[in-house]
Amino acid sequence: MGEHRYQPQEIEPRWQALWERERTWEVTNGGAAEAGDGARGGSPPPKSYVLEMLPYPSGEPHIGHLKCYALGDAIAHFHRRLGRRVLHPMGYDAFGLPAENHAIKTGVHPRESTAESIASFQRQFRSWGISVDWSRELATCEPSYYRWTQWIFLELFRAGLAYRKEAAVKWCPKDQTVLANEQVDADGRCERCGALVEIRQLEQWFLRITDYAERLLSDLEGIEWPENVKTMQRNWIGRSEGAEVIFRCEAPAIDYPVFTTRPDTLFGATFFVIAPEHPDVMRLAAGTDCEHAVREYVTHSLNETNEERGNLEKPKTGVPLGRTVINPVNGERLPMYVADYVLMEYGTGAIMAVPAHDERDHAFARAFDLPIRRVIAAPETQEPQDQELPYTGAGVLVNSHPDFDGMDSRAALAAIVAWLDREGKGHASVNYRLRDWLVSRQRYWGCPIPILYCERCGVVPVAEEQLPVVLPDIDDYTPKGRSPLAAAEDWVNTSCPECGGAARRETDTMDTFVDSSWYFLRYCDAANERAAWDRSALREWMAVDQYIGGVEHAILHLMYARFFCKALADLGHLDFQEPFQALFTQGMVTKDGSKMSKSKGNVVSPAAIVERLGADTARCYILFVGPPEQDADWSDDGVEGVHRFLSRLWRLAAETAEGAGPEAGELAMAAMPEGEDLALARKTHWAIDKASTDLRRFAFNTAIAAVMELLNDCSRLRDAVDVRTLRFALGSAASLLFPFAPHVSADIYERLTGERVWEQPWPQAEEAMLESDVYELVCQVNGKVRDRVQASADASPQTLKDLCRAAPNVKAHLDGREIVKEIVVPGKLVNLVVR
RNA sequence: GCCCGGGUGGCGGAAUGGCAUACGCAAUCGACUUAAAAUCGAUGGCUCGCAAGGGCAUGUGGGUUCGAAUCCCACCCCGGGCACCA
Repeated sequence: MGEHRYQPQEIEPRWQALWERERTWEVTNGGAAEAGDGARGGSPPPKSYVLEMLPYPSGEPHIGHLKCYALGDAIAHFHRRLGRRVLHPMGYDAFGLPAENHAIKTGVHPRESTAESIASFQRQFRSWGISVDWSRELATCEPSYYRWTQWIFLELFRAGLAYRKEAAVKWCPKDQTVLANEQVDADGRCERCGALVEIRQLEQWFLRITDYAERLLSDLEGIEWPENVKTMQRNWIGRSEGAEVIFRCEAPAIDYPVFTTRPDTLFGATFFVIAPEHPDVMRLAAGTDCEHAVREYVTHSLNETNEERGNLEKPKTGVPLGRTVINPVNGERLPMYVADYVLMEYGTGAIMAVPAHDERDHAFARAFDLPIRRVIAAPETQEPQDQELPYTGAGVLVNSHPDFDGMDSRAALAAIVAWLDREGKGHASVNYRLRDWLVSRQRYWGCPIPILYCERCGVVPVAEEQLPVVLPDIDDYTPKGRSPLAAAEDWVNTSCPECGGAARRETDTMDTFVDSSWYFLRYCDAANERAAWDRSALREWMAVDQYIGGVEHAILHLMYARFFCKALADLGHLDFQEPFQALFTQGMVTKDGSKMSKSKGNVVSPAAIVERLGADTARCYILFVGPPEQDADWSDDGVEGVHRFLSRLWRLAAETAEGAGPEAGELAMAAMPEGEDLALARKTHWAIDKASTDLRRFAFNTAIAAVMELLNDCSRLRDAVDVRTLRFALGSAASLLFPFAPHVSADIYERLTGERVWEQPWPQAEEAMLESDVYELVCQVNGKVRDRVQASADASPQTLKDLCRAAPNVKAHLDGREIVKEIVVPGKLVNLVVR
């Protein structure tokens, strides 16, 4: 039967055309009721919103995209066949720097290169057969989308959650733009281009995410996310409990609050430090002997890069300010210093220094020969000579005050805070590491910030009916330290909606993370021209039931999207707090153990694989290669192996369908299978059970392996079983494989049954078929396997012991020795313990 | 430095207290073929043995258990996140 050859190039476009023509994967809003009226008659089917992170369209899709969407599509299909109405949309995160940098080099408008890339993504996603509801497709760079990004910005602005502030900001000299803290890597380099980041003082737009720190932290409890992602978010939010304590400077008379997590060490404070960026630094130093030295030090630190300043190896530096503050607990005068190890952005920009119990303060005290006073004694388990300083653990208070000495440091902490509170010198306080989100970008290819500056009225929001503020076309994208939009004079100059006078537009654009912080809401009501969404649409679909994406977005995107939902819920636009109920983070795809990159020349093109072997092979392979949450190394031989598997499956099914003749219809095994028929029927039910369990736990690799095992048995038994049994086994294999390899599975299923596999419910394993009446009993002596014997499923423990003892190789190992214990695990093994 | 992952055949991996190495790749042998490719069949950790069978193997060393890749303690190595956050 040589004419049966698996030809994905023929099969795949045929099924894709059918799905496209019939709009198979589209779902309507408000459609739950209709869908429920049908055969079931009862309650409407539950919804499921399955979403993969939207791609950034740059060039062509790569293997990582294939993995992400193959994974999400498997889940979407699985949910559909479990009877849920599945929303599975697609869009493009289409604003951003790469398109703009490309424009600077080539002069091609970012809109054009982006559109070209989107077209390529669209073509490839279709060629992969991803089951997307294309009626909801969007791109964030379209005015019909960013109009509502601007609307959200204005909502945040009116609520005081978007504000303008002059700040020391991270500036990338190469990309000529401000960066968010999150976009600067550990070495103080621009995440995107790798240039060393500088600090500049500029007026910028911020979103007040810090208002939501506590809720962003506590609401992590209720969502099903990987623990490592939750931990990363917790660390990023960085909640610290402690106290704010006021230190008074008498000349000039100013109160300086500091934040400390260790108010129990207050009596050990021996000096006081403020950050070089602190606005009072020069005022404090003015007129003292130190003025000149302070000015030099501050200038030097402000010019230092993050990398230099953040270097922990570097010895502590600083200079005295020539002033003192008073320690509120004991009235001592502490000398003030300015030092760059204190950060302006955290706490109050000033600290009390306790060198005996803080490593950084200790290093500074040693460098400047300042007194070090122990006020916490380590627990007595340690010998006094071992109690080196600094000691940062808990212990017993010493050298402090008669009221507190001898107390446990944790109890003393509370007592001292209570005392400070009563005296009006401090209070309990919580600090977060999280900073407000800087969203201004001095770049062209982004969403315009819908704000005007009027000489008379000041900062004025663009009137809602004038949205969108459309991004104008310009000729020169080259960054010059201000937004390229500033050159579009006709666009910049406008009139004030309040007084009618002359006004200028904001020329900065928004960080692209703003665009992607709400796209999942828009999908629910993508065609709405009157509003960003209708609340009933969100009620129908949100929250996302399963979100899928790379772990590289664990902090930024996922935190911002959560913040947007909370803020929009507070403003009355949403009814829920958390956008993503469950999250799955997929691992990278590498080649020869390292990240694919053009410079290494190890890029695997999905298009080439699809063309040569078909989308089903590519999708199956990427899921078969290993657990999807782990990194996977691409192997050209491995992908051939999966192709062989699909070929064998298709070929055997095609031959079986032909042999089975016109008899089609519902899949069923023979009523009372016996012998090899029973064995194959059992194997089929085993595979159904295994694949179903594995799909629920995202173990796609073992689910596919189970179908491979089933096919191996089909091949082995093809001539020994009834054709109905074989048809049932192969049809089930296709049904189980459909979420991973939809085209070939649909083709096989149709050949065998005449039915559309995606319209069939997910197969159910029959409990009775999962159990066998005999099994192989493992016989152990002293925990070592010595033999295996046939045992019947209902044998008593005593029978099993006897069987085991009678096994030939067990006998040999007993050899007259005394049995001291017998362990029986029915269905598995017997272990005889001998002496 | 702190916090997460991970370490199993030649390779990707399977097994979460009970038959270690499922499934796949690569390899070797055989069938078909003038030949090759494709396909089909067989073999399958290391080691001793003709064989039956034995011994040793899940990063290292201890422990718990009738029984440990799996649980506990200590350590080594690899990957990721955070890092002067008071």
